[in-house]
Amino acid sequence: MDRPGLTPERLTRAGAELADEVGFDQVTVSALARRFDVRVPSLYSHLKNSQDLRIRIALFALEELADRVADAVAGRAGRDALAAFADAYRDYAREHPGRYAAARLRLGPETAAASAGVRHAQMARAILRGYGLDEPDATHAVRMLGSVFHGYVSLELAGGFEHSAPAALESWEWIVDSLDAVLRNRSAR
Amino acid sequence: MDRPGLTPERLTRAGAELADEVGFDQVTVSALARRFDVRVPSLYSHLKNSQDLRIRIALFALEELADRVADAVAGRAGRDALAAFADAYRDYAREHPGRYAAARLRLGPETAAASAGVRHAQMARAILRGYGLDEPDATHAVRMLGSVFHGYVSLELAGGFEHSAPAALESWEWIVDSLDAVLRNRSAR
DNA sequence: GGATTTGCCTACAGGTATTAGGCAGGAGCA
DNA sequence: TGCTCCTGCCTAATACCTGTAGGCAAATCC
Repeated sequence: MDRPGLTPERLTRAGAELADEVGFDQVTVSALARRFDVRVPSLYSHLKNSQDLRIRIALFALEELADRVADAVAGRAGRDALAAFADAYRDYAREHPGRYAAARLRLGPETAAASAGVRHAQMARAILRGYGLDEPDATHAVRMLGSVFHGYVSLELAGGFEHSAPAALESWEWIVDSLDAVLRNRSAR
Repeated sequence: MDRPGLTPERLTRAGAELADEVGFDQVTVSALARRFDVRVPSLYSHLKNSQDLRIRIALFALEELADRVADAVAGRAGRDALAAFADAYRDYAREHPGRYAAARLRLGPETAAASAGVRHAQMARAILRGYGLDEPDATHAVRMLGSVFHGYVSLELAGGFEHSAPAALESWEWIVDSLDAVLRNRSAR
């Protein structure tokens, strides 16, 4: 009777993998128990409930994505940094669709404030420093970048660009170019 | 023993209302049965299953939103039409968050092709005609508009802009301005 | 080596999805 | 008016997911 050695961390990580395989909304305590070959109630010693599991996966994904973005933009500035930021975002979503969906989970205010979500916002602001925007333009720009990246990635993951030319990648680059142009233009005022 | 007179249409409409009240993912066959004060299995004469219900609500929302957008952009062109399009989109999502979420449901290729989704794409292209973009720029631009609008609305509904200045509306206008500027710039080439 | 704690288990209660089959009341016809 | 059929909602039953309560055995502590 070997104990599988369940911990919240292992469950979270396995939940993230499960999310990528079957979709974040299919991540269930039952499925996770099956994956560890234990009975369902055993997980409730390590997880408060199923929402707790989802939140843990979300926080994990936010951290992981923030790390990737930080890595990608390190040492870059201006258009270069913008493109790196954008690509890190899109690549993560394509590689880990379930975790990406998890990262979009609506968190409570206190949870969100303690999450890696704040790093995301900081990095977006850091990139915008290269464009020399003053407030409130900088905030507007952060929101615009968040909207475009999230919106594009959502639509692409949902298959919105699948059956039409040109390829999704070309539009992505066109859009990043456009954003760069807008930001340079805004800063020139 | 009055019969409530269930029909797919009435169920769909009630489902849409339910979605706005409790969220699209909380729309359940059981909740709908409670709303009509009938037993759950009674609905299965009118609905194939719970996914069928969701799809019907999605198609309904797509139609309704397309009607609104068409109304909003009628007789407008250029920046004016762009802003009307954008506002129609955002207003609908704020007014009917559940239906908006429903409209984002991933549909199968044949269902999508028969849905009002195609009208949405046509209207976006119509607006872009005012900017005189050639292919493939027009397609890139359609995708960009879709990304920004959907992304912004998602973030706003998720409460992303709630606890920070400036107000969401100001960013929205700033972003629409920016899009207009990009499109004018692209067409000038 | 005995007591305690830890970690997974069984048992159970409640909710949702879905299928099969029953029954009653309204519609059509004589 | 009375008979039949059909429509529309019902009960019954299965399966799966969430969550709680309490048990038991292995690991740990003294």
